[in-house]
Amino acid sequence: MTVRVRFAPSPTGHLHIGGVRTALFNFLYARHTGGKFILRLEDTDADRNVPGAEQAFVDAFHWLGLTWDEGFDIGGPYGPYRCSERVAIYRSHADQLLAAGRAYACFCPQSDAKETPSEEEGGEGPAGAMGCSGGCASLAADEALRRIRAGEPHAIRFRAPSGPPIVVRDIIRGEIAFERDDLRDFVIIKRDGMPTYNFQVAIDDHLMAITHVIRGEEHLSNTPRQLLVYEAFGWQPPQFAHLPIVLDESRKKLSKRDPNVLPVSAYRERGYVPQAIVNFLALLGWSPGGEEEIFSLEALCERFDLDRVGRAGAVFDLAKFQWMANQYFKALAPHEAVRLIREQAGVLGYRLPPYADDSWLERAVSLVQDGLTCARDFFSAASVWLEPEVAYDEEARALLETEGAHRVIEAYLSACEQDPVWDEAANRARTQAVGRALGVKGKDLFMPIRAALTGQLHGPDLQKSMALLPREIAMERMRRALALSEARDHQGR
RNA sequence: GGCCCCAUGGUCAAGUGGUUAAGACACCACCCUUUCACGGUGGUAACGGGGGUUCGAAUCCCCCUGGGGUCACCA
Repeated sequence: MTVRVRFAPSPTGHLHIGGVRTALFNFLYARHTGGKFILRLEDTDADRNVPGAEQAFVDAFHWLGLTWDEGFDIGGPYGPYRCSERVAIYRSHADQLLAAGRAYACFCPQSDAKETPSEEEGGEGPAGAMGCSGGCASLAADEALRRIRAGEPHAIRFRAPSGPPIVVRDIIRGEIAFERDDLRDFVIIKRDGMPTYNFQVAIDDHLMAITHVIRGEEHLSNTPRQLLVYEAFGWQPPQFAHLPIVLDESRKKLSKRDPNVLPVSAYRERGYVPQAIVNFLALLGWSPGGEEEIFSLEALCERFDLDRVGRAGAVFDLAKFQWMANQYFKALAPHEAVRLIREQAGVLGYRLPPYADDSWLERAVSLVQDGLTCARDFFSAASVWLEPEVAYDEEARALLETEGAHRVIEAYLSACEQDPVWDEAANRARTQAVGRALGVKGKDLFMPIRAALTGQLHGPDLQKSMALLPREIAMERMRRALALSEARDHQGR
């Protein structure tokens, strides 16, 4: 039997990192086993559907390099793959259950008791929030039918039979037993005619011949209800694999609004390398066992298996993520990095200076690429070459105010004025000549120049850095640096 | 609160009865570098607690503690 797995998001917002992780594990498992990966859209809550969300999923997965074999966008033999287009299917299944007496119409007013048992009252236990408290379960069939015909609003509840515990067989966690008494009668069709998740998911997974349900651990406690649905129809349930939850720094389930963890689209917008996200997420809850950590998508497909997925929740560690992002960004070929940077300039609406042609950009990136995590980082890392104005930081200012620095810059500037050649080699030679003439070397020679030109005491290789700056701008900065120290001199007297 | 899951350094994690308890991120130190970053070397740091089982427990069992998830006519 070939493996069939699915990722079934609801289009209620952007795709977040936890969802990507779940999708990725499904994808990897399908590819590893030679099975099918299916994308289904669980859009049965019309009120919460966000327009554009489904396209955003598709775009995000394409960007990440995930591919699927059947889905709401491409169709397939088990369609439709949009739950809102399958309501007739859920209805007819509910009718079967109704006819068999395994479900009943519930006319109770919609329970507003969705709140958890009030903590203040010492907790009376879960109030009547679950199950039907109005006696609908024991209504005579013809009476129920009459009220339905009369147009009375109603939901359909599953009649949870008593019996032995329900056992979830989970590939990752083993067997987990749930008492049926804890389940009660749950709604399968809402009064608006839409199915609830626990009903819909079981029917779709069965009808779509899903063999393995791989999803987040938060779904574990719902699984027995779904198993009840399988049981009622006499279906063979799929295998389950509940993934450890992705946690934030305070060990809570990752929220969609976590300030540190961006929606996937945001990573794309900032010019991250998608493979970095895939690689990082693959290692969250799964371990390849060896000591390597950098894996291509292909390598992940080959190695991934459910038997090495962990059970404990995994914290999304931002620092490690950035490290991973950097691993990929600095491995980019120069022209690739430049492409991302140009794209990023577009996103930011940033106007690159006229001298920033491709070859200039390649030289510029190569000087800072080792430290970048995404294309957006380039604009701060390279600001000294990009921005017309220098901002002298405190250290630089202090240095420039010394007499030694003043002399070096003065000499360097006049050497520039006499020689129009401006490239790395010429600058290097000029620096050395100035050093000889002044009897200055080492830090005392290089630092003033660096400070004058970049406003900082640290940065990439000075000569390369300098060569990136047009001669006129460089000379202007030296003049400004001299003015800085002169101004101080006057003040001082 | 009920039910359920989980528990190795700050974080990700290897480990499946006998190990000096890997590795990575982060952190610290040193080296490289005229600076910074990268890189290299080294270091600090863990089996939550208590009972068992066993010749021997991070590994198996029980209890406790702690953390998390879930309790909707959301998915």
